[in-house]
Amino acid sequence: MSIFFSRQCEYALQSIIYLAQKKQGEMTTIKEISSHLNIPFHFLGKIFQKLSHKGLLHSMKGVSGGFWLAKPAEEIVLMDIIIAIDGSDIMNLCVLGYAECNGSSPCPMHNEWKTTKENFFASLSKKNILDVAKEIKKDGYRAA
Amino acid sequence: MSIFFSRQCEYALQSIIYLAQKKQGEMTTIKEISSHLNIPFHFLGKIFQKLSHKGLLHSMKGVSGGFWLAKPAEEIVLMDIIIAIDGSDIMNLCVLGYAECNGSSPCPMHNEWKTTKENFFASLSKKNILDVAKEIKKDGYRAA
DNA sequence: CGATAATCAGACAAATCCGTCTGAAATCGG
DNA sequence: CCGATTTCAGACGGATTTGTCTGATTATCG
Repeated sequence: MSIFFSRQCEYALQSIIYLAQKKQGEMTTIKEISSHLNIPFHFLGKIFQKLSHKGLLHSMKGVSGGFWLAKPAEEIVLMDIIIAIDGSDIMNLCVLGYAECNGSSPCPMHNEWKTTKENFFASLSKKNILDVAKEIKKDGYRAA
Repeated sequence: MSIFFSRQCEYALQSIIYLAQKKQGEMTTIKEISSHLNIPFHFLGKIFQKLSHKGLLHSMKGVSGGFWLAKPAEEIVLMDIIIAIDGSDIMNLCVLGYAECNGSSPCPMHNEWKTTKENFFASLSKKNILDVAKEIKKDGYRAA
């Protein structure tokens, strides 16, 4: 597991990156994704429900149903997925766990952590999943 | 809760920083720390046991017993505490959760994440708790 | 020695997160 | 229409982490 994100969030990221490797609008089933990425079937179902409710995915029931990206892949950035699943609180938590830590009353690690995390979140907000999918395909990295 | 560290680890960090504000070798009870920092009494007991076993704290039983730092505060860095409680695995986990991500087979966020975490862990390894304690005292930040 | 107050340690309870199971609803092909 | 396959949704089980309780052990002080 990552340090940073919940397991749900990791699964969501990997799955949406998987979808981004498909042709735009192509439908894919949970079954295919869960078996390719080794994600528990029903757990992924719940995650995709949440992503649908948040407007990142569309779905269709039935024998030839499945999920597809609600927007062109180049318009979805990694940060969108993270916020949809884990929420945006993760950007404002004190790294030492002090409840009263904030900009006006910073803990001793506040400023180091602030620049560190802002840089990282910025890069997550710049990375769209089309580019990510291309990198993965190019490197043969866990390719579909 | 922090993104990064377990609750145990946060409590350990806060408590040891608290101890570092005392005179060197001064003994302090769990009771005092747990009430000042709002940490569950017995939970802190277990955390301090672990820190004792790892050699960061010394302890004495009995009516005037308590805990004190095993080394001068300037020789203990935040990273020591983190590794004692959460272990050193946290430095090598893929941020997107890919099992096969590593230096020779990097995921699309691998390099960004690498610099992010290395910078941050480096600053945690530089910060000794005497300096941290001084900053806290100076700013009146959750002072004892 | 006896009362008190502290750590030590193991069992246990609660909460959270992860994962499973079951059935309903919808869609398609025959 | 019927059967197959898929999403949808809620209940449930399990694992891990967090937190509680109880009693044993040890040291101090009168």
